[in-house]
Amino acid sequence: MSTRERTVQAEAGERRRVTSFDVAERAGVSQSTVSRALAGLETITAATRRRVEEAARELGYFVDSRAARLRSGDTRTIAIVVITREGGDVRAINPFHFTLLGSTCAAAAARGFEALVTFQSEPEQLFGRFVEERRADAVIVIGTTANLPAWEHFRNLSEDQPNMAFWGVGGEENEWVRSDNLQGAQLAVERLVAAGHRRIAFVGETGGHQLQFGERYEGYCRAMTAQGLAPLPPVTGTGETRDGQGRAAMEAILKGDRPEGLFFACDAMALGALDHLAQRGIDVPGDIGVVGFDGLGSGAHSHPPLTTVEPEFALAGEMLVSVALDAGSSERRVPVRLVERRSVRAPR
Amino acid sequence: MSTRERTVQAEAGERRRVTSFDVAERAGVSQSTVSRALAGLETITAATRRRVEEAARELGYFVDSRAARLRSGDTRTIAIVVITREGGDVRAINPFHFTLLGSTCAAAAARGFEALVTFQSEPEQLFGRFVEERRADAVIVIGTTANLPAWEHFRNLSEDQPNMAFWGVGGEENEWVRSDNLQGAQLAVERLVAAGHRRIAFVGETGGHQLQFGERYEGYCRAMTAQGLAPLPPVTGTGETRDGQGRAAMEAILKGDRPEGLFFACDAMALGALDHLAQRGIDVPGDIGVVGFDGLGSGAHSHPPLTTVEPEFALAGEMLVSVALDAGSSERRVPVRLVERRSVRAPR
DNA sequence: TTGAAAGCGCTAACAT
DNA sequence: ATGTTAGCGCTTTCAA
Repeated sequence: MSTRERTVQAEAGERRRVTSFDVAERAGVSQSTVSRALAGLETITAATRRRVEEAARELGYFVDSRAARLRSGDTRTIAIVVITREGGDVRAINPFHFTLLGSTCAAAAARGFEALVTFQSEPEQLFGRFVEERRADAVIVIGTTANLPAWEHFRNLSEDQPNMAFWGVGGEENEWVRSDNLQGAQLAVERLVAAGHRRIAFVGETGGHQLQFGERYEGYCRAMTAQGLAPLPPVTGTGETRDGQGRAAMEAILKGDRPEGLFFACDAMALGALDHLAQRGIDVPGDIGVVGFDGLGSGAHSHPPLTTVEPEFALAGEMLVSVALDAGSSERRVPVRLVERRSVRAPR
Repeated sequence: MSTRERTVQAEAGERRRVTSFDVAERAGVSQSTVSRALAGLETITAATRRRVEEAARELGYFVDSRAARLRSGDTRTIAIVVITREGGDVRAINPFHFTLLGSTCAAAAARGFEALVTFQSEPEQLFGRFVEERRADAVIVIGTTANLPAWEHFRNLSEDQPNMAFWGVGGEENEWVRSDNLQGAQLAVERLVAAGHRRIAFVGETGGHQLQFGERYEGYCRAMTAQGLAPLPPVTGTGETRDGQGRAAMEAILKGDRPEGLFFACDAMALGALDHLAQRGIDVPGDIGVVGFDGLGSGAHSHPPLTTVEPEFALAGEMLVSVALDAGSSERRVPVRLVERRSVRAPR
């Protein structure tokens, strides 16, 4: 359809969306010049660009992203899937995943990508074909390891779908990003040792699907050995939530030979344990030292505030995005740091 | 281009995306039948549909959402903008907004919409023309009231952009959704009174941009009066964060005539205040009763765990989505409930 | 119930 | 530096 025909149609009174043809007519240039000017191509002279921009503003014109992306072939969008517990509501989501989601959105934006976010939990409704549907250029998967069918689903997807990245574990060999768990565990153990503790226990399941816990235990063992101390077998507690698991583990620990220091595989468990300790009247850090992992904000207000190992969230988001987009990206270990609060007594 | 031509091109060895034409050929039907079958239109016979679906599966075909939406005119997407502090990182975001974000995404999904999420903070980079760009059918704005330029930006947008919804306040008359603050305040005051407290103070700024705090104070005043008690002027504390403001307010309160009960306009402030109280050796709920507002998860692990007024998050998300989409939707007050924890002593 | 044809609004290849 | 033209892949008339 020519510009002339469109004009006639418009003048006939039909309500239409303003298109680049309308802008072209108003600016006295061709439609493709409008496209180039608004896309910021260098071949357009400053004067032409100004005229086009003004005409666009006057008409309230915005580029239709669907048409632009259909034609250009890309989407400039990254899909972020947050896996949650089956049947669970948003209140039950570990705040760690929210923080990670936030930094991933920010990292995507920094690279000029938009973020399409879905929370997925029910096995029969899992969906990850965002790239095939041209809804996104890549897919990032984060969330709870407790929902096995969901991880399985996305792991399978990644077999014939290169542009994916997983937090923790999943997908093909080179598609995961996770914390520097060995380093984190070392930081935790060294801090407890500095406080004078020698009998230090690790809390968290090590053989399960939360592969990062296994790494944290491995790091704990290495660090203990390096300090000339004997690593203890990992302690676990059963419960629906991490919180409950932490309480249960704490209860079990207090029944036996009491350790001087405790390294929890995640803050959520440590927080539950702290509650149990307080109820039992056991003083932290006086009677026992506690270190967590994840850098949860809640730890800042717990009793006492929780010393923890925190991944650099900003980097975590950036790495997820670049692994998802580039596939060739190599850095996949997120640096960690010790956040000193008050659940371990001062170094001697 | 005819089906025949496409076939020739494909056989010439050119790598192309699988299209509905390919599926049509394989299924032995026309391209439009493929479209109809996959869209689930009722006019297609079961046998035809099965053949099409099988061909699609065999070829790994998925509908290109850009093309489908360009043609059909919709986007089936809702943009969610989370306003954050200028220069702030994800760690500083109030977890309340994350929970609200989660429930809004869930509500959008329940209505068949996808969620395009952006975190926005810097004044020069604010963007909300998602509808004009045909990136979304509606825009929902949530986040911190502390970023004035951002709220101003989106409020302006809503003047000529009907499909918007704001959490708290903003936009045109009928575009906001917020907690039932009057009811929430009443719940809080009644609980403190039940514990035997009579001198009850309210903490939070009432004349500011956080309009909900004003409503909570109003509700506090009404509830106090209804109980035959004298409302006190609102107490505020200065600080960068809500946490700091809570501490400062607490410090100020302790300098004067000590109240028996405290109602905080938000949990984040209450949590800061609780820390200060603990440091000063003042027992909660023994020496003073505390109630917050927001239902923050952190409150479950504070010292003591924080009794709070919680909005029904699932409903909050649903209301935001339906206000954004329908414009005519009427229900905009989110019901609240009292979450009993341990910062107020048992009713007498 | 299905097929043929039009065209959504844009970008990019090819002209000039 | 700009105009002309083709066509991205689909949904939706219109016809049969």
